Amino acid sequence: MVFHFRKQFPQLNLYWDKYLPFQQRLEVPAKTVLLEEGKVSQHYTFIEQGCVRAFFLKDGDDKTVQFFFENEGFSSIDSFVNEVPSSLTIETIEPSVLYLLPRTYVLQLLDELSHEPGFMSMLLKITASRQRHYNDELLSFIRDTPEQRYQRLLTDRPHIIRRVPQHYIASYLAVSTVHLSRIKSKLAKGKPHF
Amino acid sequence: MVFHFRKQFPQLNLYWDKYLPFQQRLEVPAKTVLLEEGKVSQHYTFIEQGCVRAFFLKDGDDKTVQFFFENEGFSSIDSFVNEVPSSLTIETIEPSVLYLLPRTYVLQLLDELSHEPGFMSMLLKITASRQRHYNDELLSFIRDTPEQRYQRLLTDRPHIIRRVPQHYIASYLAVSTVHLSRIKSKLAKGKPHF
DNA sequence: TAAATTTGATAACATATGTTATCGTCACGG
DNA sequence: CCGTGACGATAACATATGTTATCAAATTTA
Repeated sequence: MVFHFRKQFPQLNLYWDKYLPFQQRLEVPAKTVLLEEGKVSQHYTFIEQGCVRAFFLKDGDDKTVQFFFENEGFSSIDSFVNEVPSSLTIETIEPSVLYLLPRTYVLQLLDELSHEPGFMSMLLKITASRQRHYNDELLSFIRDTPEQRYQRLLTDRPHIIRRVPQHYIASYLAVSTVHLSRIKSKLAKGKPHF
Repeated sequence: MVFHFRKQFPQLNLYWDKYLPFQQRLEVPAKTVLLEEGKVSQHYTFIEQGCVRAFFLKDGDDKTVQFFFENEGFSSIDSFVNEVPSSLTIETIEPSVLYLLPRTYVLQLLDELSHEPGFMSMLLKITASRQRHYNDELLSFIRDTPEQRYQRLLTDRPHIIRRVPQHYIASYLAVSTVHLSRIKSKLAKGKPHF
């Protein structure tokens, strides 16, 4: 889902830069829907400033699956390669500055890159590591209690907790906001902070 | 995780058959450990007869992640490509007949195949679809109650329920055996079967 | 075949988590 | 400056799920 071209493959920057002119700059307020569940993603989106989440609806309330921040990009390779509709809605959390690269250019870029020696094996490694990531998320859901997942978030990715409103965190941990409050107050008791 | 060479790519059978002589036939009783958590997988394993499960330990009891049956093969591409230790234990459920193809030959086979035109894109498609599968499993865990997951298993893959002892099903659904019993008896009330 | 083990159901109680309601704080636009 | 809404804490109660114990049936093993 996340796809860090620049970070993971700086040697591809030349190619990437060639497509910069085709990117569309977009400034949007918080709670702007960037991609709706059921529609096919039409852009690769890069976040220059702000913060975004992916979620789906279950009965009335939503379940957050992933957060994205500055200098991260997103799009579903699946959706691009196979033009399948997205199962997730993507929405800004904060006012954000985005750069959109239309689908056509992404495909063109991928095509160019495929002639680059070793690109395919890199792509395989990327997909393998993404897979490992999703695998870990799944295992964490099976293995850990909500409290443990919250603690992991706290130690591994504290910036998320600092920055994202708590009800989105609850939605991400798949617990109610009330229960997340309970978890926090329980942890606070154990470790007074002064 | 699962990798259906033959099923998904019959045009590759020629290559595959070339390696048949290097396979080792293995007949094992139930509850035989085929791969231990923390060790690197040394074979691609094909199941001719029997049934196998992958699981990991959490505190005392185990969580089943996946079942495998006749004419299915398994191994972690990750583990093969990157030689990372497996996070899962793999164990037979029934007495089984297996064919093992050692790691070396698998790598050799992959190398040969990589010269086959279009193989890489096929591999990408495979990994994409595996990813979708794991994604769906994760979403199902977030979205559905244990009861709903059981019903889905019942309608989508009834052979698993028919064949696998119930405590493994409970372990797969990540509920206690007691609760699975409750679910079953509740469903039985709603729909008497005669 | 008899004993031992595995499998599954059920009851009773304990714990985890959800739901609803209430309250307080804070930010922001009139 | 005030109202309004977003955000978060907490209490009270409801429901879901786990744990332990017990029993019965089926299956394996000696």
